[in-house]
Amino acid sequence: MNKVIESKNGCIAKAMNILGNKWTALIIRDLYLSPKRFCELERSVTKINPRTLTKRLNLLEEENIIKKVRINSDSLTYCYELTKKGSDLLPILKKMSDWGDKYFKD
Amino acid sequence: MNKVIESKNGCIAKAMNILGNKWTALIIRDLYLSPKRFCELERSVTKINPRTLTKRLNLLEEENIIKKVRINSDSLTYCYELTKKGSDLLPILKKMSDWGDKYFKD
DNA sequence: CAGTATCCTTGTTGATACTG
DNA sequence: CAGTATCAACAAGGATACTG
Repeated sequence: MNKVIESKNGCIAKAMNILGNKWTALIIRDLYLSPKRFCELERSVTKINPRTLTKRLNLLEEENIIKKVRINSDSLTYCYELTKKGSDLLPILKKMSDWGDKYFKD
Repeated sequence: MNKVIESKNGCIAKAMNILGNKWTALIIRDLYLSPKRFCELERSVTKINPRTLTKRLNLLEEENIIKKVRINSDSLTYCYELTKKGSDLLPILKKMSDWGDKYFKD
């Protein structure tokens, strides 16, 4: 039984830098279901305000967790979708969900 | 392929309520290696200050993630160790570490 | 629609000194 | 040793109104 959790120091911190912010887990969960536009996220991530949503999307894009794609060439509307790096966060969220489900039956 | 991540809403948030605070992941990682006393945690979780460590330990104890056990009956020194609920957080940390390791080779 | 700009409130953490 | 007390600093998030 190997008790080493981090193969090297700071790996957990890297993930927490992304997931530790409010709303981020919900944004990723929702984008995993399908790519979404700004206003769709505003609706699916209830209660988030546009300033915060913008900040999250910018950070996630900088970190290459999501990418912003133009819906069609003659439009200025964009759509956000998970990258591979982003969808690789899902196992973490799944483990969180498992834990929450196990210990909070209410 | 099932796209549902949370079996019910709020499960991820429950885990994030615990792990989302600074230092918490490190405390859990260190207590997993072995139970520790306050001053040992102060040393192993470098840079944490006693006020914050106290707050973390109290929260984790309230949430039944750790328990405080008296080292011997005639002493006032205590030791903190993970409960089952606490060690069940480790798979989350492990997934975080895997992700960080995969995407931050530096 | 897709954000940006301002301002404000609150929560979180740190520094430091102190106590039983 | 195992914390507690006090104060300061800062970051994060919310409310709201506005723009191209």
